[in-house]
Amino acid sequence: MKKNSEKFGPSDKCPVRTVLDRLGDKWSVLVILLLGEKGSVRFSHIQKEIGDVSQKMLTITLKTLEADGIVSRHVFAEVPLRVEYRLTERGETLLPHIQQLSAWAEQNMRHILKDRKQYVA
Amino acid sequence: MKKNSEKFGPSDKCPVRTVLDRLGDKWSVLVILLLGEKGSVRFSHIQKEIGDVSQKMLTITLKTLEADGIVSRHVFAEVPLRVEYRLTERGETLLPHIQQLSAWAEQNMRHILKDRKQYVA
DNA sequence: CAGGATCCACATGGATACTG
DNA sequence: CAGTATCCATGTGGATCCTG
Repeated sequence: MKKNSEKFGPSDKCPVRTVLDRLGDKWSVLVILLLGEKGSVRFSHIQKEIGDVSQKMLTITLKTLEADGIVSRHVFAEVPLRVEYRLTERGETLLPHIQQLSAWAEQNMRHILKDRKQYVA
Repeated sequence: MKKNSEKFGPSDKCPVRTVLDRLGDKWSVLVILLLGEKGSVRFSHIQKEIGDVSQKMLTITLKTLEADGIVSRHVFAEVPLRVEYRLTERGETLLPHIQQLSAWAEQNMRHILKDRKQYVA
């Protein structure tokens, strides 16, 4: 049993923070879900599917996920250039958890949005 | 079967975005995990456990979670004032998913941090 | 096509002082 | 104790232009 002071507490070695903070950005979760569903997807296709992500942010998101070993990048030396992304094995182990969270969100969103409107500060 | 354009796509009714974006902030996940573990916890105790969250941000986080019906607020008219927070039923249904994600993070953090360091842009 | 480089707007979040 | 209010620093992310 760990001490509580380690489980939460000042950021340093807290795994929830160091790892999950990354997933808290605007696009990572979407990308992981998309790759989990589509398999190997090229840059432009990801961008079209998501619809409103800028090139810059998609690039950053993919690089960060790649740095964390969650997605892998595959370059095809064609003309025009083609680059595809897919989940790594580590990414595949993360996927079901993201999917469950997504499913929960889908099931509860209507009630939550309703509560959110009725809530008075 | 839904169209893909609805599952991801421009934010409007995407449940992942509207609901999970909130959990993507800096403190919500920590608070949910803490309440899930401790049950009913008072404001100052949450702040001490987390360690480096400001009053302002903890207040905002708790209010947002309350507005979404994930935590409930209970005031005890004592002197000095005591306010306790706990997960609602909805919050309890969310908890296991967060815990699994947290467990995944804990299991993988070492390798991820290692990869992160070795990654060259 | 995939992305690098800038510049810039805004939202998030911290520090501090004050209140019921 | 549990907030509220304000000011301010920074990070995140968008728009635009340019390159291999």
